[in-house]
Amino acid sequence: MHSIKILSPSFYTGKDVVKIAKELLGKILLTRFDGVETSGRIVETEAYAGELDGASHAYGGRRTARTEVMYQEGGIAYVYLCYGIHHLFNVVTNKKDTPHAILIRALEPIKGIEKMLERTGKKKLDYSLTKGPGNVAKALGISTKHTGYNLRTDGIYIMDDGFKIAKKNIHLTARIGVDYAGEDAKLLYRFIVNDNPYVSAKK
DNA sequence: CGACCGATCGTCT
DNA sequence: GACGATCGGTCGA
Repeated sequence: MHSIKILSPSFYTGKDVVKIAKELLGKILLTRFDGVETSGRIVETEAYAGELDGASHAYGGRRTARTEVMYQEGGIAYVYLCYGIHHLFNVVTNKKDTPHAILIRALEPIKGIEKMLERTGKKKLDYSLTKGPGNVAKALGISTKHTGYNLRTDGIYIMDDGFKIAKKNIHLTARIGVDYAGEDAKLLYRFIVNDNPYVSAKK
């Protein structure tokens, strides 16, 4: 038996975003809104390394109303709307004024599957429920109104239940959908759990 | 205020 | 594997 612990603030601030993205594999993302809990184990992440990363919304120190939250101290949520439809949930990391973030791209569902089916309008559980970042946010009830939420106190939590993923089962790839980033699109900043059916795309 | 574009998804082949 | 839907964020005028 292992106790379940909410990740401490130091988890998000003391290391490079790429290392944290890898460490988030196997952790549990949980939301509790109106007393209803839904959760899943993280099986796919992507690191976005701020000002120096051509794929990041904060590339070149870009600072807008939308990206402002990324410049805060790590350990909070950055949620933005993509393609006008999909709410994408990111974990802000590093110190204040270092706008690093990690996109959570896929989960293996754990708790509240019925509620997730209701939110997504799906009839039955299949691998599409929490495959891909848009689906993850929808299933957990996360939307842009949750941007800035503290990941320890506000209803969205990332937790460690002691589950470990063997190093040999972690695979690195280039990030998805960032061709606009030029050379930076080739960076191996995406982490996936090998052969997990919830992972959003091959290679 | 108008135009362009996107860290995607679901459907169809 | 390919493609169209869809609409807020962003930026230029």
